[in-house]
Amino acid sequence: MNTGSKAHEIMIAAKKMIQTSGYNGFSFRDLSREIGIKSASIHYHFPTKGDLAVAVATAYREGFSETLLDLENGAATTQQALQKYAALFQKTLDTDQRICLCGMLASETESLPEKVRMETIRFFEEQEQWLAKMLSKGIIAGELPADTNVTASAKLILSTLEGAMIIVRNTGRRNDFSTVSDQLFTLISGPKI
Amino acid sequence: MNTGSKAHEIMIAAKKMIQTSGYNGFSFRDLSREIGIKSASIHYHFPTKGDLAVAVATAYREGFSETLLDLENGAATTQQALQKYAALFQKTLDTDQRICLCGMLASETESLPEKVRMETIRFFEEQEQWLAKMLSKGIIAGELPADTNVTASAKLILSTLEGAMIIVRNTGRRNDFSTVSDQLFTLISGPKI
DNA sequence: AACAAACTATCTATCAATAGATAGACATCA
DNA sequence: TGATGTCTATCTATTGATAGATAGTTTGTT
Repeated sequence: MNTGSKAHEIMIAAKKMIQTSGYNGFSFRDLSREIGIKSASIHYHFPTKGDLAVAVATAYREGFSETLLDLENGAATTQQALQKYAALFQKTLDTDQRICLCGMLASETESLPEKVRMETIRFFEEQEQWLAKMLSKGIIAGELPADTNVTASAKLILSTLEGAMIIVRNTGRRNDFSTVSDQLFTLISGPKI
Repeated sequence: MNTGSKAHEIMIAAKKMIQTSGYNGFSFRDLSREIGIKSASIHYHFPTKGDLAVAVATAYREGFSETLLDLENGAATTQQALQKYAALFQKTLDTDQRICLCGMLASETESLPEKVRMETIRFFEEQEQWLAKMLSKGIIAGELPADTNVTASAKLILSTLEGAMIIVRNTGRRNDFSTVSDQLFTLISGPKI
């Protein structure tokens, strides 16, 4: 898909709206006003709201995976990788008070078309897998305790970051995101020798 | 307020709907069908949707505080208290696939009337305070490391549990909630001596 | 005790606004 | 010409909310 195309422009705007107001909180008419075309034209590119959400969630998930590859390549240690990972979410928060797209959609899971939910599930799985990989590397490198429960810790990190975004956005306490993530990574890295 | 009253009945039904579908995901007409009165009658008791949400969130927050008092009195150790605390959220998940009311509302913070948001903020503050109190007790009792950052850990616990609920509900992986909370409490309690 | 007034709680009917979605017309471009 | 992408017009359905009618209950007065 050509990133200069109108469909792409629609998806960018939709991503922002979903991250800000959620699936039930945005409409095609909101989008049409933002972009400057009529809502019927949005239907041309994305026949239903669910189609749009699937496309946005898929693009988000795939884009995130690519970002994680880059991140992984640029991090010398697991701690660095985790810090950079958390920084992705922090950056989202600092951008128009957004939260993770899939976290936002997940909170509305009862309202989601099944295909959208499939995408969010997949997103979470991919995050956990990546985090587990980073943690395993950290164990092998001696950065983390040898008895670290990698699977549980990966799930813990993801839950924490998603939850922290929601709370921080609600309360406006901007420092709390890093307070929480730093504390978590300190605990995970184990006792200082 | 008489718990047998219609207003109370409305609030019980509204609580469930918000916990399941969120603020934007339920309507007065959904409620009216559930309860068996017309939506105009709900307006009689709660003039606006925001009024209803404020009342539900306030009742939830106050009820939660009372529950925490009982919980605290029945726990011999901080670990027990934390486990019981997590069990509250687990129980919510196990009930109609609900999540924490204030967590759900918080995810829709952009759509909330300000008074509702004030309630969720207050809820989170109260949770953090209670958790910090438990953690402090645990340090004094020698259950937790003396250098535990109480404030950060309290925020961490809350973020984790809220995030885990959202992810678990989305993915349907029922065991993950306790996987995450157990791992967190293990980390917080520090190294086995 | 009887009655009227006030209160409570429900209803019908309705409104304005919005939302997802559709069909066909139209203009541009390859 | 056919494909693409936008538009107008419209539809059904829903939503939060309002005004006034109605019925039952409670309170106050005689």
